[in-house]
Amino acid sequence: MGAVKTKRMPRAVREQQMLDAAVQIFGQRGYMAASMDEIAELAGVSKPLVYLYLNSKEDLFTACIRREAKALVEAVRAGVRPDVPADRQLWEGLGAFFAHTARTPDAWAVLHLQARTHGEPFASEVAAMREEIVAFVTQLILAAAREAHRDPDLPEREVAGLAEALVGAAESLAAWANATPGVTSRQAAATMMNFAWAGLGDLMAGRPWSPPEERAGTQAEEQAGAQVE
Amino acid sequence: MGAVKTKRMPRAVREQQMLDAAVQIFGQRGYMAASMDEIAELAGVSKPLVYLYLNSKEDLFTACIRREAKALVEAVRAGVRPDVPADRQLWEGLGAFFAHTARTPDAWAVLHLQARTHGEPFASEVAAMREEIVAFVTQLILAAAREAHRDPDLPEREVAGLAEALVGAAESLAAWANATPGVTSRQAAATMMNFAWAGLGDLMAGRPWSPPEERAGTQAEEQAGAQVE
Amino acid sequence: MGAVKTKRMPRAVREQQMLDAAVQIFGQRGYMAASMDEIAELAGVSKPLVYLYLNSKEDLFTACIRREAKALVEAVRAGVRPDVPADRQLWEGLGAFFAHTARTPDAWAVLHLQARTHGEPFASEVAAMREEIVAFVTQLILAAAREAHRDPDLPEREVAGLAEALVGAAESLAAWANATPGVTSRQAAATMMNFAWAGLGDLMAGRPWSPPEERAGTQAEEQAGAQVE
Amino acid sequence: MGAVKTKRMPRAVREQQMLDAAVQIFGQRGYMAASMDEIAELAGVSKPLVYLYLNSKEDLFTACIRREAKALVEAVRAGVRPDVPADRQLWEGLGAFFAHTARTPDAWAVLHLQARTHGEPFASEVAAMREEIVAFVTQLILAAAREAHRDPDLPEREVAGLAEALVGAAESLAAWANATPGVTSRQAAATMMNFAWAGLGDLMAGRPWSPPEERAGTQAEEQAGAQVE
DNA sequence: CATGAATGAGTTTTCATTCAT
DNA sequence: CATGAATGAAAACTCATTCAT
Repeated sequence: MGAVKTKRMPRAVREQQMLDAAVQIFGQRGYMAASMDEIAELAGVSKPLVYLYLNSKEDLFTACIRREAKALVEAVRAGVRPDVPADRQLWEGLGAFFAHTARTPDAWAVLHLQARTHGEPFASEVAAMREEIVAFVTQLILAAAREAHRDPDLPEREVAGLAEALVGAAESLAAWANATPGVTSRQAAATMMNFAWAGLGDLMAGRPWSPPEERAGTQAEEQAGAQVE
Repeated sequence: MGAVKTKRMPRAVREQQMLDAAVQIFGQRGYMAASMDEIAELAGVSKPLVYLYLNSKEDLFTACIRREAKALVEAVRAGVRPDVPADRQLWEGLGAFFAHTARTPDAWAVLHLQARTHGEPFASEVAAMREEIVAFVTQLILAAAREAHRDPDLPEREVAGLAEALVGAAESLAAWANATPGVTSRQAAATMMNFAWAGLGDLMAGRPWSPPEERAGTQAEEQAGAQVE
Repeated sequence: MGAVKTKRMPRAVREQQMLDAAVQIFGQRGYMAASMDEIAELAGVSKPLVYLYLNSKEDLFTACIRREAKALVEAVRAGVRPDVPADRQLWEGLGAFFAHTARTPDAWAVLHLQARTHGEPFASEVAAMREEIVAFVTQLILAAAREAHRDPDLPEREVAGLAEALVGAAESLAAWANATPGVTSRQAAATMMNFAWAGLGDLMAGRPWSPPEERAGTQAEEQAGAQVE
Repeated sequence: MGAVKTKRMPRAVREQQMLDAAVQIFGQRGYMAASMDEIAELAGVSKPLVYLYLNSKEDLFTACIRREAKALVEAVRAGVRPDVPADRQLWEGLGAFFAHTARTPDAWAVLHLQARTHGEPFASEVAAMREEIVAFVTQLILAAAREAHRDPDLPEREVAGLAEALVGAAESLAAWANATPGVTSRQAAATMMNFAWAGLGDLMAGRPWSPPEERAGTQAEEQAGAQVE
């Protein structure tokens, strides 16, 4: 693939091409195994230009992480309507999350695998994004408690742990869904809701979580959440 | 740090020292960033001896993965009594899992981060162990359904997804518990049970999962599971 | 010593410098004992540049063999006029051969000693050149038989053996001539002609082979062939 | 192969086993590629014992060269009756030479290829043997001249060159004969005599050298020398 | 801007060689 | 004598990074 070798493009565009290439290479080869040569070639530019714009391999990797972290957070944000009930927000957010990671697997590999595997400048970069998402989920849980007219007597740390677990489960399912052919992002989201919202106990008792009704046109997948009943 | 430089030890002992050092370095630096020099130095031996016993960096890494995977599975197995109800088995298994990963964080980093990030000889090595655990959890879910007198009309893939999510959540929580000072492995296990067994919905409705009573002598941590109420 | 450290030269020039250095080191130290470090230093460049241009030690050695084999064959070809009698062609070819090997002793060591001693990629490389020369000599022998109005009732294998012996003798004499001070390539060629053409028997009977008369100006060496009478 | 691991043998015997193994490995792998480990294993002894008896790789290689050089010279000597005419002595010597090199190809590889390819301690070791043989041939040539009632007005250097060429041709033919299936050592010797004694000129004129009559029992190969007629 | 030329520093790996038992 | 344990030194090869044009 690689961008067509066009001359004289504005810096911003060139930078995006480089980041595209870098994300692809980093995601597939891993940070250390990726070579600047390969990235420059895939981006269709000379190596010194990569250094001129992005300074170093570390900086380039960091730039990849930042761009993709931002894109992921925005994708999730854009998928959630803030004025619906908490469980519905969670459902929507999970759907957006699984859809985005399925759409950009290299970027997801960079964020989920590479960034966390290569120590400090990078780990905290992605940790920041993760905390943002965990905070969002934490708010959802507290909102849900409020909606249930329950005093949030859940200790803060407990809620943090729950959010952490939920996010971790989602991350894990994303990898599983990408690797298992035939699993759609909606199905993955439904599994997550059953698991996280209803809980195994309710599931055993025949009380799965049901997805809200959707507008026509998506019936095909509508079964996903109902599968369990 | 590192083993005291004692001369002339039997091969089996030296090999364990080398694996100890390798797990530590691999866990902290990552597979590619780890240098054989550093590992040898930490093990208190010369590099040629490492190669004489472990053959190559790949083989050394594989040996680390195998040893630690075996240790982890055995730790979980040893913590679970097979004749108790399913939820209790899960509770015990999670406790053993969190305790083991907290005790050997470098080994956990090797298994959870490094081995999965560096391609094929290694990924499948750890995938085998993970599948073993996922299968164990899958059995627990089916056993729980049976205990609840429910026909396991859960589709197979759905159960697999649930088990995958549960394991993923636990993995994620292990990292969080290790990174958050003051969180014990019992607390982490309790959070997991609330999350996975009761579900957020029940939790909101004031129906958390309660840990079984324990014999005296462990009261100190007894609060962990009760915290939520 | 080595090339003066001039910066920024075109690739083709640098490659020749590297091959020059490599031939010298390979010829003197041998393939295995030669180190890429030493070759790079003698060539006046850094090791990575050698790898960038020549890929590997094997490829570098092969490139040396090819270049020098081609040069040797061309030198012999250029020295032989195809329209003169067979013995004269042989005489001219031997002269050119000894002159070339005397002029480039390291290259000759590479071809004659190193390439044949280090197994397969290399041995067949130089064997190809040698077969070319053996075939040339074989044609000369058959031409000589024709000129002598003799049916070439020599069995093919016998002729092959004779050509092989002749080439072997010449190769051996090249080393001897290089090592014995004061032996010119003309003298070596004359010895070869006496030995191979006349044969020891004729020599004993006072019938040496006589070199053809040459134009004035080379009388100094004219004695070479006459020496025997 | 490798000697059976028997305990407590006299030093002289053990040394021969080591030399046997070393000749085989050096001959097949080459000096540098041969590892002391492999040699020790093939000899059926521990590595330190090799060092105790033979001191170093260099010394071991030198010992191999000396032993095999001596064996070759003795084989040739033993094959030659000193009271027969010069050409017959040459014929017998060549036969013994080709027979010995065919019988011990690894030893011949050590002497002809390896020893000459690896620089100074070794090259001169084998050069000494070679000079002995060249001197022997030189004497034969002078004797032949005497027998032909010719004053040996051959200049000394010329005779040396002839002997050198003859030995070189024989060495070359030895490799060729070993590599060409179906060529016996007698045939190789006959080719050498035609080439060296009669000369290509006589050969062309239909005057090959004829081997002396042999006693019954070897007629099978008798044709070798006659082939040319 | 763009690029071909060039390298310092480091990697894995191997091997001849030696003790301590 | 015999051997398992151990290593110093060096080799091939790679890569992020920088000038000069």
